[in-house]
Amino acid sequence: MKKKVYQILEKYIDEKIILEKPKDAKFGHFATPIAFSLAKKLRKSPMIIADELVNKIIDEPNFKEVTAIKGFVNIKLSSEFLDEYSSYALKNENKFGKSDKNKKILLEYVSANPTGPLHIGHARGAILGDTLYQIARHLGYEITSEYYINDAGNQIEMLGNSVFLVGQEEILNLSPQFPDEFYRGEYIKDLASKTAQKFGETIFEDKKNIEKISNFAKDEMLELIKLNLQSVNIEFDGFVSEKEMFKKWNNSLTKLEKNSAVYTKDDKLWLKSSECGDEKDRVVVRDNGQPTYLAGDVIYHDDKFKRNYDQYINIWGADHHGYIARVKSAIKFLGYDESQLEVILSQMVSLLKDGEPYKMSKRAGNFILMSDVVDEVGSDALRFIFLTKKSDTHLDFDIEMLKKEDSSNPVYYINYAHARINQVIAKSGKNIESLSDVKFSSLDESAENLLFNALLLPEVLEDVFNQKAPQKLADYLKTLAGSLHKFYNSHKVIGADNEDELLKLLATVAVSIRVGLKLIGIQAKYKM
RNA sequence: GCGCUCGUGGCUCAAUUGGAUAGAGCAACAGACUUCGGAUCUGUAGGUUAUAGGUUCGACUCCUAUCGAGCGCGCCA
Repeated sequence: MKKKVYQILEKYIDEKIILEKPKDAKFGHFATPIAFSLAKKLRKSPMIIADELVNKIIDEPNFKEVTAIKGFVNIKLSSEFLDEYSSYALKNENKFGKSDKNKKILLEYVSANPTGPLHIGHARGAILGDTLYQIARHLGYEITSEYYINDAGNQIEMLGNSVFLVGQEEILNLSPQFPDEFYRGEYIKDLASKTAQKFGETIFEDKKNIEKISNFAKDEMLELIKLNLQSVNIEFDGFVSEKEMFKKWNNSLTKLEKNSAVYTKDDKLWLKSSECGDEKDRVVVRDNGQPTYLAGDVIYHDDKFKRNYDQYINIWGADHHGYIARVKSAIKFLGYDESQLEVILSQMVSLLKDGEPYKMSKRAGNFILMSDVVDEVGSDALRFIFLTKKSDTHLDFDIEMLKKEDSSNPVYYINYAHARINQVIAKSGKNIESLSDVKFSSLDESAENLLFNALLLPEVLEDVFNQKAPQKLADYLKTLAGSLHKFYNSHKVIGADNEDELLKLLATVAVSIRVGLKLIGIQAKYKM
């Protein structure tokens, strides 16, 4: 819709135009502050320039009204314009907002270590990632999601050790010494008993078995993580193993050497990351010959870029922010364009329950399990609440709020709007196909505003994806639902003179709500 | 100490990325049901945008300093 307005305006104004949503709906549908930026150049007052522009555009048939107010040029679209668009939305729900993008994107997210179940912080990144994924798909991008499994390194060994010791304690009734940094929590006990089931209790008698236990425990944890993700409707296109990656280490290393990106000092291999904006150089191979965690990411990103996408997006926990410079410098040293990688940080989450800090479950060890929260409030509410906030700010929320069934719970509020519409349409006995051919001719101002807001969905989605700001979609849906409720209270639809028109309007609103919710990962309700 | 992120009504968050009178929800108070589902709606109240300067037609947004919060500053992952 915006695109079309741009095209029209290009005919009249030979300048770069910025279209905005007016502060107040009564000004019009679109506005541009173009007169302000021209003011300096033309050495005239913005008000006069705006007036002149208005005179130039005023006869455009697609615009019902063009006005200049305090230097802003405001545009109101014609009903024919809105009508055509609304019919399109009704007939092409799944393509509403889709356009040819011709862009391949690789999205990496979650990538939590397979050493335990997902906690609430992981959930935020996961939901953010999946929502961006769904939106990108809907908009027409070719996007692939990937989970990087950290299955190398000593945290896996630590997992195996933890299971081994707990097995000794719980199953063999020994009293082993637990070092401080071992994994705790109920899930380790579960793992121990599963291990005993699979390999027999004697496996805990010999330390030599730890490697076997590690591997088994890691696979089990990965399955558990997948289940956690499924509980909020997330599936990945692919999984990549760090261990597998290391087989390609020599390739990446050769590349780094060729680009003189590494040097040896104190028997260790260093990456010259400080040359690319990092605070200092980083070790990639230890003096014992073991590659570091960074090496894994060097190979992984080499591998990613070899696969030749147009854009790479990583979603990391906020505690990784110091890591960005390192990885970007590695990408540059490997000979790629590091600006193709965008890293989004997802901030910490603190949960409240009745105003008090949420009690961490014993099962979890020392963090809040994602599955506990999903069990308590459900996937829909959790997904929605995580998306109502910018990902880079801390988030506090009270779990009790999500259980309420009134306007304080946005999911109910939005679903109720959708259900209301469908009840009205059902009651009218009309079907959507016949409604989509109705022409708008007698909508009043509030009806037209509602229609316009509903048709704004594609713009919102583009915005959300470009800025990686899903809170705008959540906000949009709340506002749209609010406008609908308001409209509903002031207009009787069934039996009105323009009943069919109003039904078409409502059906259009329902499309936007339904599509918006679907992209957030929520199935809209037809009845409540 | 250094770096990154952030600071907006009592609470949780917005603000079209430098634009029009800083907006929503919750909580509070006052109203609307012989209804196309009141799981809703209408209204009132609440702000020196942490503080102090600066940049310009114009600042919550950009710059500088100060205060405060979180995170990072491993050859852990």
